[in-house]
Amino acid sequence: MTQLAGTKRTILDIAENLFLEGGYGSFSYKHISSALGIKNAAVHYHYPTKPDLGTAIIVRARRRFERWHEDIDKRGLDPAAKLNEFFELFRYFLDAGKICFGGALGINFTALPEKMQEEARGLGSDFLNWLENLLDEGRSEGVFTFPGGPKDQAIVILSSLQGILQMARNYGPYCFDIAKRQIIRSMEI
Amino acid sequence: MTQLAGTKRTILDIAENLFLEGGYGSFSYKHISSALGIKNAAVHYHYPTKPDLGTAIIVRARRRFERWHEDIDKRGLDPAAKLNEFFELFRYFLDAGKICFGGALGINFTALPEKMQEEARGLGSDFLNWLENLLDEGRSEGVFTFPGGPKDQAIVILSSLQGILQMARNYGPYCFDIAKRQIIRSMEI
DNA sequence: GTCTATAGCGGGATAGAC
DNA sequence: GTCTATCCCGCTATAGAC
Repeated sequence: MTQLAGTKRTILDIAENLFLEGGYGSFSYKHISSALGIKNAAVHYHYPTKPDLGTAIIVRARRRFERWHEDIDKRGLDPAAKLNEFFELFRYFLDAGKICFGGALGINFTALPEKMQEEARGLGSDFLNWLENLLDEGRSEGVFTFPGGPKDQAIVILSSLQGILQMARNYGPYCFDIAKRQIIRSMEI
Repeated sequence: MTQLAGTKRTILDIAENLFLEGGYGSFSYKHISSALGIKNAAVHYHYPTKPDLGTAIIVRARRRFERWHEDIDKRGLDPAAKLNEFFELFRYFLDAGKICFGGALGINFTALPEKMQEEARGLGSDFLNWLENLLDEGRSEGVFTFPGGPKDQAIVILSSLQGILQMARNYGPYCFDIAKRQIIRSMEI
């Protein structure tokens, strides 16, 4: 368990926040260092290059999701409750006026450092696979109904969540609850 | 009818292309001028500031969508065929490896010049309203079924399209057809 | 309408003192 | 681990010649 401490941890927190507001291009070493009250050279000490920092953001997000779903899976919730928790996971971004990792990565994906692209694909797969399993399980138990395969449905739900967080910026947070309710109702038996 | 011609038109074309690849922050006067074989000062002659250029991109996109739906509405298609045309409208972005206007605008919406934010909201409403009317019409005719109001369903579809174009960059274009089919089947009677 | 030239800024990154 | 100082780059934008 690599637990970050002190300055290095704070740098990652600040960078992640800025990243989720405007993507990889929207934050600079200067932003981070002044928010921290230090100089940019000190930030370079902890994360030598920007790709290092960007990759660390995604790697941590993957670990965080892993802990999250381990915890959820442990609690023995039924599929509908699990799905609700999944939606609520995205409410964090909504409340903070942020977009999700997928969105922040997707916008200029082709311009990202290669390692970030790798981790971005990994993070996306983490989410997709977990959701796919949940949907499969829920349909087997007769709780959900949807056309096509569980992976297909997972793709639709995830894409909608990703898009809705961006739309919420122009149209207000109410979009999120509308989409959530609409998707859930569309899968009711 | 303000029809752009020559260099000014070409500038807008190039800028739009770059914009749809990485958003407002991803293109520069240098990119545009060298693609055109001129100097950046010449670009400033046509579009004095970057907000001017950015706004022009969105304004033109709105006019283009207006022409598109006027044409579609004129052809007397049934709702299912119209919806198909709407999906296919987004395939242009997919084939070109681009994201849609909503995505390119949503990523750093809060950092955009105010006029761009206005036009962005307008563009989003144009799409939403047209889609809402189509869904309403289709349901009245007994062609579509979905929970909630037509506006709610329009929000889900649009957010999914916006998200899927971004996801397609990591996972490949097949995501698009999966989402399209999944959404259409979910609304079948 | 396009050019040269330049101003002024902020970006990522490094060297070397402390 | 943080500092000062600096380099080199690309960006938006402007002035003035042609």
